[in-house]
Amino acid sequence: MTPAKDAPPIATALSSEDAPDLNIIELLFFAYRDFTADPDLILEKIGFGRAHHRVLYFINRKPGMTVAELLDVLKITKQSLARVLKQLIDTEHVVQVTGPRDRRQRELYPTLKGRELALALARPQSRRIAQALRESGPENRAAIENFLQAMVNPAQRGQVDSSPAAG
Amino acid sequence: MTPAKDAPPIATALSSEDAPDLNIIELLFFAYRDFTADPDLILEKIGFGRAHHRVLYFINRKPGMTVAELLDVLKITKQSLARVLKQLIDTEHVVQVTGPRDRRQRELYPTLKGRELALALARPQSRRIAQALRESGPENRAAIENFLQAMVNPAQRGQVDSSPAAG
DNA sequence: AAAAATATGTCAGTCTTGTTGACTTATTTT
DNA sequence: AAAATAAGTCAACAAGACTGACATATTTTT
Repeated sequence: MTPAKDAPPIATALSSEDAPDLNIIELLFFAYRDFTADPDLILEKIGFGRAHHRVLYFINRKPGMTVAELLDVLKITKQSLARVLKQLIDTEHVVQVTGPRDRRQRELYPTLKGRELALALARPQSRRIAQALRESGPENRAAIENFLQAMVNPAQRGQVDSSPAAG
Repeated sequence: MTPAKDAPPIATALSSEDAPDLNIIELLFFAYRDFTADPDLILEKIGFGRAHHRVLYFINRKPGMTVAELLDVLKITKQSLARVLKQLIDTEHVVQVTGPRDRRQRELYPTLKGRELALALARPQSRRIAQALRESGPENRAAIENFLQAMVNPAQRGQVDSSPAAG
């Protein structure tokens, strides 16, 4: 019996002719990687991770969110959220307030400390975006926003705040 | 001694007035989440994760890459790569070829199976991008590519294939 | 009033994907 | 012959996701 041959290697590069918009696929990967690397540096120093960032971000964006609303936006499980939320509460970045109408609910609010951290994390991202808009032509802002908006699943577009800057 | 008061909650929402381009920060988060969710569904069925996707993608994009080059692009450690690469080789999605000039090197190539998986993973992403371009105006393609390119750290821009589609 | 549903919290265990440090082997360069 | 390089491997660890099960307080339904 002859030994099975290995499958032969393919030497031709995958290109946009094989899959349309391959360059945009690739750009999204690199752009997002570098975009998240900035706040990661700050988070690392205080023992937090990207998960803390996301939770803190949305609590700042919509103060008074309940736990259930937050789970829906983040699309993670209660147990995954619990750990990071507990840490954010223990470190006094976030406080819980019993729901005024429904006392089962816990409304989540940032403290001043939590607000300041959220701003510090947003700063390098804002800078990167502003710089990229300058380089690529500020007149394209609306086009870029529309494109990104259209990349989001229609069902979730309502969750995104798409008001124009300083509206 | 009076008990320490909890830090008071902040009820005002963080907005683009506090940090410029907050809506773009948010759009990037949602857009990238949904963009990666499509291939994740396919990967899950065959027991692979996002890490396999990235490795397979770059090996298809630049067949003949060495392990060192791949590590440089992905910015992960050799040990992190080893596990997923081994699985891709064991499942015959990728083959290694001893470097022709330097026999210490291992050139990485996709097999037909690996090429087909890479294409299957790219397909829903291509579809989403094409749809988003249609919705937001195909004339803005160049502007969007330029913006994403400008979001990448200058040092890494050379790694990105930015040739226009089907160039 | 009792039962069911809901919102949240928690315990215990698992998986993927990343990490570090140390070491081996083969090969090339000095 | 010695040093440097490319790759592979072992062991241990951590973050951040997961599942399933269950507890508690509260509200809604019957």
